[in-house]
Amino acid sequence: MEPKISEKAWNPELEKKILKQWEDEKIYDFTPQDDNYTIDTPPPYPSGRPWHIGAAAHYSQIDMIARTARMTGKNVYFPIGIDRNGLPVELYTEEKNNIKMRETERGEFLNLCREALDDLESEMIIIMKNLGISGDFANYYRTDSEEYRSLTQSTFIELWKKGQVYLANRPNNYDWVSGTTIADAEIAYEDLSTKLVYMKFKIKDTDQEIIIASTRPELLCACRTIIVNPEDERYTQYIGKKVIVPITNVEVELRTHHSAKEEFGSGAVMVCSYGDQNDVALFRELELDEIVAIGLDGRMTDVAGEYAGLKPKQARTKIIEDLETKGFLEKIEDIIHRTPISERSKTPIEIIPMEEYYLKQKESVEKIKKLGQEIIFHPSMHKQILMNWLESINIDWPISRRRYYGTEIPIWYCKNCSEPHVPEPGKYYKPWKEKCPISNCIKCDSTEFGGEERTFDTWMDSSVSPLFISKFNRDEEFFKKVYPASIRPQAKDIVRTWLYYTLLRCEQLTGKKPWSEAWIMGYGLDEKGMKMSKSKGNAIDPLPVIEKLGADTFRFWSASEINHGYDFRCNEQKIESSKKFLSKLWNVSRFLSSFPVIKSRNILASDEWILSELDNLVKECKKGYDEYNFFIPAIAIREFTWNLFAAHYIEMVKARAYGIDFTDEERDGAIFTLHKTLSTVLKLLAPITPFITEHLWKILYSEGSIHKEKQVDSEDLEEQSNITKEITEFNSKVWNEKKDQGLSLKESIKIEIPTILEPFKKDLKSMHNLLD
RNA sequence: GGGCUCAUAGUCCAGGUCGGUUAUGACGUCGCCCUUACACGGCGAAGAUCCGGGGUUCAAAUCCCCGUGGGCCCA
Repeated sequence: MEPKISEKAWNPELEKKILKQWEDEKIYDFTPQDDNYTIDTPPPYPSGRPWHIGAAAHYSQIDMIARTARMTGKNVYFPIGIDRNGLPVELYTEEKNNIKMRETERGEFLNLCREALDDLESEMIIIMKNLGISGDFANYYRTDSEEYRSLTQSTFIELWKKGQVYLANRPNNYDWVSGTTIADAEIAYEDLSTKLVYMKFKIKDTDQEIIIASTRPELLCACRTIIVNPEDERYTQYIGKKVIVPITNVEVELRTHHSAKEEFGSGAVMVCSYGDQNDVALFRELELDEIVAIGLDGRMTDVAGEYAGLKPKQARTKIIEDLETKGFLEKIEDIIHRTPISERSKTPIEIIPMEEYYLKQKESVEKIKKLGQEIIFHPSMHKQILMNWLESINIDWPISRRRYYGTEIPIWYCKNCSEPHVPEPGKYYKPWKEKCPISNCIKCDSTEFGGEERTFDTWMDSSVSPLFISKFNRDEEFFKKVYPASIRPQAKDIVRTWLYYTLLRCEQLTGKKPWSEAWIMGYGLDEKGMKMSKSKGNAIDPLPVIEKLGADTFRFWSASEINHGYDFRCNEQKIESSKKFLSKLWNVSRFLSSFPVIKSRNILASDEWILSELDNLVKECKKGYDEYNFFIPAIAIREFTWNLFAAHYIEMVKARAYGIDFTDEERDGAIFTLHKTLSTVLKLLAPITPFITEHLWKILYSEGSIHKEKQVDSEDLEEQSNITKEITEFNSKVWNEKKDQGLSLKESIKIEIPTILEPFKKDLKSMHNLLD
């Protein structure tokens, strides 16, 4: 019989055709039922080309979650969104158009950002579609849409009314490059080289002096006290004395505090507002009055005297010179200092007192811990990242940002008495350009209002994604059916931001956890295990790789190379070689396509053996799929298909399948088993490589899509794996023997078949052309 | 400084919960081979002090302790 498949290899070009069929037939459409499986898909951020290859792998795996769930009979809701708020696009736009945000008219700047996002987004959507992501692209959402932003605003208004939001003037992390406050969660630490300056401070009314080392001498003007460790005997005699700060000649007190480390510098520390977080804690604890030495423009303020107007770094250079000429300088050491930098702009942050809005979070920590305990984490070890973060929360969440491309904070202030007014929820408000919807001030009845100009931290938007996709406040019935969501898949590095903030806000707004499971993936590293970045030049662009090799090859690589939850290495050559397995699967199918699909039950020992091994495979795959760990099925399927099914079983029954020297009944047993095995393998593999399995399935087994099939269950067949080793070893022995004797594989040979393999005798004889 | 995690052939990875043959498989390398599915293939070979040290044990890649080194996170 002629094979139904004539091409010799899987052609990735076919994926385009299959994609179109899926789209035309709308096979992934979602209609809510009583029981739904909702995926809180991470909306990717289009921050510039190329898209991270690790992200492409990540989304491939999220799609495997959706397909796995569908095949277990769940009604899957798989929304797709694009995250478009925040700093990266602003920086991208500034660079692309060679402009500065603050020197550009706000409306015009927003338009330029939107254009940039549209470009980057369309490429991203193409990649996602081409990867075979089975999400709802027809209704994809944007976090900067009117609908989304109005949800962010109305959730804010709700919390405002509940008294969860307040305004406070506090030392804040300030990123002066992007001109905005940032949250603790957005700070990274980097080891930077800096100078440790040893300065001489005079003790008042004596000739004595003490040495104080600091990396921030430009903050001398903001120095309020000197601390030493209480155990440090070098300074016991000076405790309580006045010390004269060089340059400024201000007197400050020397006191003890346990946070001063004897071994750092000279052991004495100057406390300034604000050199670091420890200064902030000390000012609070010792109730010192702060001095604002650095302004919002990132330059020294008037209190710095002759250094006013300089950037801290310039002021530092100058003050070091002055210290030297005036005889206050003892010495300078070059040290490596762990410096807090802004995660987004990559520049050192300053701590500056500023008035910002805060969302209460400290009092929610215990509740969130409890919710966190109820959520199943895949893998379970990553729950610890959340718990550690919860332990370290000690201030409320600053949510206002001094940027443009974000959701506007919906507040107007009375021009007469400054009373803040929030509008009714449900609409999208732009206070920086719109008239206040409230006509009279509730306090003084004035009619003049000024709009708030600040925007929200983007996590204020992202953290309501489960509410947006479930149409919270928009469609009560829909919301009831799909909220809480079933699973939140996301990357490991944003547990303390996206995952945590979502828990916080959804708890505050609904009193419930947003999902029952969290699925956490590791980072994509380069082939040497280093973090990929555009600046290092080790980033791999996924688009050409996928175009050349096809999505299934990429997806199979992603499943077979990434052990769930652990970091993984990306290597183009490895991706390319995954194609070999698809090729194997293709050719096995091509061979089987010569035989009709039949429903015989009369099978021989070899058939029973491979079906028992197949049943083991089904069990193994179920184990992996149950925890959404695709590494397990990918490895097991490849192992079985290649090294047992193709290498041994097919060779053993080839002659029988052709009906040479066998009865029709015996032949049918082989053909039945071949098809049963392949159709099972195709189903098991369908969530991982949806294209090739669909194609082969339709040629061989059904008009309908494999993605509408239910996953196979184990039949609990009798365990026969003990015979597997005997079979494979016997086959190897014959192949080796023929090789040693210089015989071709089809030539006959006389080799004794072990007694244990007696039931397989007829198949083995025909396979190796064994003589009696 | 604290937490999480990892360390097995040139490369990647399995095994580790529950200690017990010759340590799994893939990629790569080399040799032979066109065999009515596949040369994008088949068969075979070489390649590992299982990071170091100590302990428990008849027996340790596996369990325990102490190090070292990498990655990430936090301070």
